[in-house]
Amino acid sequence: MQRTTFSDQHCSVARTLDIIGEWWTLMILRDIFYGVHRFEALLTQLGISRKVLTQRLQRLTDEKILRKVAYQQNPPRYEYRLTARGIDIMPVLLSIMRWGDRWLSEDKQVPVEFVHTECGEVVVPKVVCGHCEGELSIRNLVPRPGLGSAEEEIKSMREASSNPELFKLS
Amino acid sequence: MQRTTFSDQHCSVARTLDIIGEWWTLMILRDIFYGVHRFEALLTQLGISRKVLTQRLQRLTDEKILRKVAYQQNPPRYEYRLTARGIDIMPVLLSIMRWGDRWLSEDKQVPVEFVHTECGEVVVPKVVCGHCEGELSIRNLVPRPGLGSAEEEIKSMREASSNPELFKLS
DNA sequence: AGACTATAGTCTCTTTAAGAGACTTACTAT
DNA sequence: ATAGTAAGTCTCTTAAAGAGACTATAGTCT
Repeated sequence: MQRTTFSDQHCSVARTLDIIGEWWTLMILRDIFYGVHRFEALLTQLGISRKVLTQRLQRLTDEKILRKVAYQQNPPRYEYRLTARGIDIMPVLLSIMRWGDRWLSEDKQVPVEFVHTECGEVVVPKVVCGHCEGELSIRNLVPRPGLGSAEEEIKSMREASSNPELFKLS
Repeated sequence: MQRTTFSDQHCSVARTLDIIGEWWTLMILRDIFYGVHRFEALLTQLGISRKVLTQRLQRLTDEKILRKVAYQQNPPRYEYRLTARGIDIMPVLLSIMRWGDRWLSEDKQVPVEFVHTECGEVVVPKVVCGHCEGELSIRNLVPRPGLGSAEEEIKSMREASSNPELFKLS
């Protein structure tokens, strides 16, 4: 694959995808959120190869998304747990799950649901504005160049936000 | 790479990642959200290879996330626009961006921000419960096997939800 | 007319990551 | 002594990504 990195683009999406956008990484995190914490268990649950699982767990540990916790000595055995950074990836997984539930469920055989203990309901995650709690959609969001923006980006954004035609549905 | 598919796992996360989890795919969608709609523009913005860009756009079009719209005849030229399915991927991108903003921004040089036109503020996306609007965190979410669940999943979930130790922070 | 430019690809060749699965290490249990 | 277990490591093969030359179709410039 000889894969390039996205990070030279100094954008939060690019830098985040550099870490969690690799093949298998979000699947591994999903299983850890579900309670699967050990190497062999992840291996059989996911059907991933040992080599790649080792690499991904190493990377996630390096990035402080997971940490290794010894659960026995003699011989030393570790399991992988989420750090605060790792726990904060849950909204990403929830929004991915939400999209799949909405657009890919021809059958209704959902293997896992999350129950929200505050209200007792099965969670249907929703992304809202942190300020006004209003719903976010492409119609009420305008991209705007920030401080670290390049000329080219500014130009295409100006085009986009002044041309509602671009966001017409099919 | 000889990549396996995740979809045999009939889970919304797996099936969604099969489509949008490929290398470059979310970066392409990000740029299209920003207003970059044409082949050559995406090519130069992203620094992707022509072959892979062609493949990804084809896949996204097949999956009805993008659609090709002719913007001129003679010679026929197309641009790529979001469908309803595609627009609904925005929450995924927003939550990815949010994670990066929170955990990876040593400098504050954000190249792009979204302004919420309802309240006029720069958006800080938040994922909440669709029922009670309450915030979702690992502490108030309990995974539960759904109808399409396998035995092994049920077991590890029961372990996880009965063991608060597993979610301790580092 | 001929040369040049623009857009959206296709094609070939090389490099590298993923997959499969055998092997390793260090202990425990029978 | 033999088998089992957990967490890897190693080797070999295969397929996907990268680089970049080439193609097709039309318009524009001189």
